[in-house]
Amino acid sequence: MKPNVLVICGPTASGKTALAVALAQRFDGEVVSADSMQVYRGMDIGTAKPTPQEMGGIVHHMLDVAQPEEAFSVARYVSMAVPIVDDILARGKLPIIAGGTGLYVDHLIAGRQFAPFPQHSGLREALQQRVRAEGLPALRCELAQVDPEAAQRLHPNDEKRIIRALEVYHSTGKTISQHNRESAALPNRYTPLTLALNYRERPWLWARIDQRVDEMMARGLEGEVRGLLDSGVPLSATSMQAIGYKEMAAALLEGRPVREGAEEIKLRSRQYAKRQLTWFRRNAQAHWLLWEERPDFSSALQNATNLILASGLQ
RNA sequence: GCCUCUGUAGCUCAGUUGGUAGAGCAGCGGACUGAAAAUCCGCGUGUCGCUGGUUCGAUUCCGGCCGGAGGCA
Repeated sequence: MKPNVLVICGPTASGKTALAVALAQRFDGEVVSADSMQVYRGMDIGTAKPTPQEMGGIVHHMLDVAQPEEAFSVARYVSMAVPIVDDILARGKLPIIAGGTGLYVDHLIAGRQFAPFPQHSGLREALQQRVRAEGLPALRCELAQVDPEAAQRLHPNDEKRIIRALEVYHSTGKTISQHNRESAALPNRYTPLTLALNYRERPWLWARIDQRVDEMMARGLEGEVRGLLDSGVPLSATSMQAIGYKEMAAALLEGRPVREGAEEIKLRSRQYAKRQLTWFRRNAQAHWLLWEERPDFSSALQNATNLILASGLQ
């Protein structure tokens, strides 16, 4: 089956933005970002959101679609991105889904449905309260009664997923296991050609990450974080869990040197990149483009172009 | 120059009354269905500074050497 969307994924600082733009220029495409933190307005430097120059005249979607104090989620991402991708296809252009949030990419491509989320019901808060009062094992025991499959699958310490599983059961009467099974059986929305970027040696990626964090500092990350804190964005907001923001906010609030914050950002970014690689590696269909220590952009662009032409995507 | 302390994993350190060693962090691997830049799980990766001696056996005890810290001169 011929692909109809291009996916460009890879760990942070692996060069997704530049490749996506170059390919969009060559193949008349539009970029649909798949990044859980670039969705927030006013978070530009620390999320490495593409600048107007970097966009090179290419239309970018799914950037700046939420306020930093808002809750965002995969489900919301998919509900917004699907109509955009469909519209790009309808106009005869190439959708280029580019980003490092593997969960977002996968759910945009797959046709899966999400179990309902009980808005403003206080259910999740109540479950969290019970974890504090009764302990997680008690809730896991309860889950084992109604959804033994999920209780078996989830690690006893996996609080978030145990809570989510109970939340789905209590609000819908259907287990999350059952829901996931039905959802996984749905056909994919799109057929992707997936390009995954990485450096051939891990230390080369680290060097690139370090360099980029230094650039963020030079461009005023401290001021950006200060601005968000001053405007009242709570530390508990999802946006403030972003790497670069939580470390810098902590350094500022604790009166520690920003230099220290920057070093923490580099460390946390390396660890994040590793988790991203774990996610992308399990995609057997991905075509990996590996940079040398000194990336040769034009040759990567040529390789990507050949893959696109060979796939029948264009 | 002398005296004392010190040298163990990438880092900070523990330990072995002599039987080739273990924590935290880092690192590596994995998971992931409405927080995902989140969250969770698994794995110790080592010429115990070097070199002689004692011993069945030395990272451990003794000597010498080398490196580091402090003190006295």
